[in-house]
Amino acid sequence: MRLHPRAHRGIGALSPSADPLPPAWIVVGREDARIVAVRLDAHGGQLSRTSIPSEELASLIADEDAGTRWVWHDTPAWYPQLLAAGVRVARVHDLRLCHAILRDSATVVDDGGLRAATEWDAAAVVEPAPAALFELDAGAAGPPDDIASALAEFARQRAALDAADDRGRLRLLLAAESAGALIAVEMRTAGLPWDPAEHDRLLSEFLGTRPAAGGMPVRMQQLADEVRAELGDPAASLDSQPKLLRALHRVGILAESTSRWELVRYEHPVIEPLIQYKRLARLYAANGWGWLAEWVHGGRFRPVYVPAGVVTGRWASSGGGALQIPRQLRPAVCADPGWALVVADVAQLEPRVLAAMSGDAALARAARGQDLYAGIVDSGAVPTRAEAKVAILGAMYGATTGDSGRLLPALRRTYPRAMALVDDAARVGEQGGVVSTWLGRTSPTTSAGWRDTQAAAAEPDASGADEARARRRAADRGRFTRNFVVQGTAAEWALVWLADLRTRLAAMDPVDEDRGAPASGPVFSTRPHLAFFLHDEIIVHTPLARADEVAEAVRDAAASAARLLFGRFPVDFPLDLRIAQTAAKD
DNA sequence: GGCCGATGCGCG
DNA sequence: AAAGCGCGCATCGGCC
Repeated sequence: MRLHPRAHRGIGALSPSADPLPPAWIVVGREDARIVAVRLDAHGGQLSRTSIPSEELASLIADEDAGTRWVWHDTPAWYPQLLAAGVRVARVHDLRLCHAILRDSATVVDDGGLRAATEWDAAAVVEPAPAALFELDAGAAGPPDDIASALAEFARQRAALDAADDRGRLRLLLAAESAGALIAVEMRTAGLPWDPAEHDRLLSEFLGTRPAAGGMPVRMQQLADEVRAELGDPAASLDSQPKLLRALHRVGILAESTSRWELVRYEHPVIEPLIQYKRLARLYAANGWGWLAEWVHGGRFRPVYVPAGVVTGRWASSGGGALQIPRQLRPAVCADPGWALVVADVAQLEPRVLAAMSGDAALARAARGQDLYAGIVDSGAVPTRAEAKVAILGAMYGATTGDSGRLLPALRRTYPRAMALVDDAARVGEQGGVVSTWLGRTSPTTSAGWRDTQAAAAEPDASGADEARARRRAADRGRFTRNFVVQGTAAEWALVWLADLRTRLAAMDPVDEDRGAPASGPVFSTRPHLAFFLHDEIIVHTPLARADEVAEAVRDAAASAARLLFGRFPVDFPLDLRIAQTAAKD
């Protein structure tokens, strides 16, 4: 694949201060059995129109300037085939994802008909699972893929953007969101390098030897026997919550649920082995040998990432529990021979984002350096690091009681601007309003049920129960909007970090074929590539020879993200970064 | 035999 | 009702 020298400009080209429009847009869509590509000028005027057979799209894109932004209806519907053909796409505008942002954004004052174009509210196209290939409804439909619909929707989106209060921020968000759509497909294609032998070894270590035929692993079986002995019931069911609860009651443990946090409060010899058993049973069921056989093939774990799958803009995943891999299994994430992993996460991303977006200089000062919580202790707001942590989490989540609630007044005195930002967001939510992130992603409006509840409580004949219920639901919504602005802005920071890094990685020199990692596919087998992303953490799989350069790029990208979002506001986003063979924390 | 809500727990 | 946000998945048990 050839890389254009201008590729390194990446999303920086869409930063508010840089040139406002990319050099060219090409909208692609289907027409009959062919693909039509329409080249637009900076004002949306049509410069040319090309009709090609489907199989020629890859070469059309490969031959085009890397600065071109491709506009298409839905990235998962187009991109996997291109990557399989060896073609990387530098920049896109994903109409489906951008539609959702613009549709909901409170900063868009005149939507130009965009909100009425409901066919664009569809879920993403998903490839059918192998087992479902022969079913009639295989795969979700997705938004319209014809060229006329794409052109019309793109025109609406440009008009909506032009009428937005803060075009620079929204434009950055749309660019980053679209880059995320590419990255999600790229990470699935390249896969997360996963060593099945190490996974098997870890399972045997934790669970005990795997029995030949069915049956429970040895260590699990021993714990189960121990628990049943303590319960005095050799046939006790440990996996059915109601049955287990009754068995516990019979030996005098009058817990109301079987969850760990409640069990630990009881003194009884059954508690320890039971909790241990539950831990192992969880690992066995969620990420045991069955998971390994189903999800790891050819040394790669390939989950489906769902960009913006969470209302706040965070990513979700579908299949394989990609975002819930237990830390215990991290050592199984293992670079190919001759390759390394660059593993990086941002320490305390959300409070740092809160400091920046609220312009709270005192909190930003506490955030200088590696440990924000230590900085808070140094400021004298609270005595210990543990208290700083629960206080900050409580502020962002809306705690009202307990240790966390008790510490909030001190936090309000020391960080009034940061606290005012989250308190305001909560108040708006309680009153039924919407809130927006730093770049303009806006929270959902109230549901009909929520409004009915509030209306019922306002009636003259409302009961005390009606009022209590309305207050509770208002408070619930307040905690949601309080957290939305912080979680959502943190997701934007991470997305910009990721997008910027992607561009830097693509600009690096590839290594020779014989040092490649073929399982990563034609585009990524000879160059560093993103392999994993989890809210505030990334893993890059890289040829050993590029590892230091990648680490540098990861840091530079974080600095870029901070600058693109918050300009010169002095807040640190320190990375915990390591170059290693495995993703295990040392 | 499939659907669905509740429960519990993994991740940030 | 884990005080305090956002998810996905496995399992169970009630239901049609």
